Amino acid sequence: MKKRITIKDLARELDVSVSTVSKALRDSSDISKETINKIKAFAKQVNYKPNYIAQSLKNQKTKTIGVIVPDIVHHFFTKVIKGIENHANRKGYNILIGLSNESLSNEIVNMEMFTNGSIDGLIISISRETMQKQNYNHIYETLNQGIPIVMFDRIIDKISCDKVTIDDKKGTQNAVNKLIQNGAKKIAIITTKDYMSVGKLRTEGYKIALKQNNIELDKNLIIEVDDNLLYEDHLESLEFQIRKMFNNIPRIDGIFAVNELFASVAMKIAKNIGIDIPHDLQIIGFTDGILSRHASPPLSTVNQHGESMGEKATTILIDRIENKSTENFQTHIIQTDLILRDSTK
Amino acid sequence: MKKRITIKDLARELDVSVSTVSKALRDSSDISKETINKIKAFAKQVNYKPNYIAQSLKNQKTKTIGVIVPDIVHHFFTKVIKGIENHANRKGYNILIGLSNESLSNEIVNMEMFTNGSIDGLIISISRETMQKQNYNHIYETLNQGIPIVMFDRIIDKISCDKVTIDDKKGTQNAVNKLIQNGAKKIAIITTKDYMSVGKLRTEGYKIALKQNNIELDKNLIIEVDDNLLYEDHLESLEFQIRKMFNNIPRIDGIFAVNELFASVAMKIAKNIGIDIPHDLQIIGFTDGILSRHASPPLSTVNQHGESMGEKATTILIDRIENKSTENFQTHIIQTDLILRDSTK
DNA sequence: AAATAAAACTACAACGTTTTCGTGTTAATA
DNA sequence: TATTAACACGAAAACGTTGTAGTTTTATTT
Repeated sequence: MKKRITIKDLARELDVSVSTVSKALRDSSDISKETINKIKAFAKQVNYKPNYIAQSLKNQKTKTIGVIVPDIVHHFFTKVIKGIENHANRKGYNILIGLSNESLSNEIVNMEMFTNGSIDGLIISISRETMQKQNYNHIYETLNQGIPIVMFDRIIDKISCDKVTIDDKKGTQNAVNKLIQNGAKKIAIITTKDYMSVGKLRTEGYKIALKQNNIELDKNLIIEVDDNLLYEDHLESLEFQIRKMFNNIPRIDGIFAVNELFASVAMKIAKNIGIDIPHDLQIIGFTDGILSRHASPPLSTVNQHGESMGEKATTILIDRIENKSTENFQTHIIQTDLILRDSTK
Repeated sequence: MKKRITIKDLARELDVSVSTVSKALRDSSDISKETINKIKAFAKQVNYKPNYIAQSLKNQKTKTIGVIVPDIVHHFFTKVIKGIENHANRKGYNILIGLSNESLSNEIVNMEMFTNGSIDGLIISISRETMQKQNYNHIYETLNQGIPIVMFDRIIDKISCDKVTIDDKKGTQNAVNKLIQNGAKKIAIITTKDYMSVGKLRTEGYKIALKQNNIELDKNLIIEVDDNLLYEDHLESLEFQIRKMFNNIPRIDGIFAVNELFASVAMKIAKNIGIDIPHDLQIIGFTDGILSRHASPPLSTVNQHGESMGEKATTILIDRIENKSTENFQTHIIQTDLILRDSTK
């Protein structure tokens, strides 16, 4: 275990000053071509690598981006993270990951760890609890410290910072329209309780689509699931509500679900009680993930383009970091598209 | 945008020296109780937060752990990462994530970024390409720099460092035994080409189980899929090989698949050609993920306990970091267990 | 050959901490 | 009362860089 070589070591060996080495390595015009070459050659030879920490301290920037998500065992978030990582890497940034596990206090802890000099900027999708309690102090605080934030997917309108989101309303509208075009008349929506911005927006999209097609809204066809009660295998309450819907309301011929889990559970129950998909019932879910692709029949879905979202968020953030501007926050909207598979006609 | 408060600011305001403040904040016995209280109170009041970067530089440790995985859009890896993050957080560590995307060069780039002073230790599952090319220089190098590494899941025996893995052989054996106990006589395995350690080990487990039960090995029942050809939706080659197997060999009554994707695709094809599951054919896959849980029928699987793996890896790594010992590397083996659902009798 | 300009290099402070080694007080002992 | 020990604090160096403001060397001009 040999210890790391520093600029000081190089300077000593080559019998020049520390400043000369530092400047040579950064191609300063102060230093002659030959000296630069000599120093660089030697540095390479002894495998010198600059210490990022020291650079960070001196330059007051870390070249790392913090990412906080509610959960990482989740197809959509991993897609976004992948997009972030790829783009950040290309730009020479590292990413620090924090998980809130849907809890406000975890989110705060992570944020505090990150904002103590460790990151240049933050990409975040806030936790469910944060949305419910509407406690955004930690966010305002880091913004005040001059750390730029890009929020994605789960967004707070009133916080002024950059945002990247998808067109939930439009995406849902398109999906519901498709069901209607395909002949569905009685379309249910399985959504979440409306403290979640995405659930709310998607429900709105559903209502708009119905209205546009002169279909009367039936409140009984709106199933609101309490996300808090769902955890991994504990889908009982979800299944119960869906079953109840099928029992109470005959001849539902279309279902739109705000995520793929809801869609696939609905499909499973439907098949179970002998409903033929897509003949008697068509289903479209939001979020294209592995579940949809491998369900039988494969589910038609609204594709969120998670990776693009991650990339876009990173682009915006890095621009903000490097240009230090603090105005004209933008909200970038990623369009969805419909992937038609066999759960629709 | 107010700038951060430093120790220097506190010292100036309270009219004491920088050293006094620093010591007071760390409860040094050098400083009187009252001064400590006074300084701490003031620090809290003005919301002083130490700069981690400066601390890192001084202390030569960063309190961050690097994690490099081949892919993050993958249930197993996210489970492990979740385990790592949770445990690391509890211990006051941050995690820096790098994705190799199964490529050696990406792995190297990530590692170099990490080892330039940014991390105290590394948890890694190496990329497919790294395994194929058997090029481990980057790993040896970081080890040489005194940065401890814990390898998980995909492991290189000859590298001496800590390792956490699951008992692939045993897990497979148990699964195949279960199939046999349930009456299966003609059991196929769908595995990967054998440069992947896990594929190889699982295939071995399969062979052992057959031998123990005096079932003769039939080479035609071993389907080796080339992982390189698989990517997201491109499952044609996989499906082709499975279909061919069903066509060529009649009355296969058991399938063990080395991952849940293979298992669920096999099940889909089997159902498609009219095979009744689990009556005529029983299937068990390795890796318990969302696909297995929500397949119809739900798949029986070998549970890898990804989160425990992440936790264990983190425990070992942090111990290594904090106790600086460089001997007695351990290989911790996580036992699997069988989750029986409806794809087995 | 002297004066000046340009080029090449160096010293030093700084980033925000921690820590070693002093130093000045006060209290306890001889 | 003089000596020493314990206590409370501060100066300064250090971690590995970068960048400003010199200083020295070399080349150019008169």
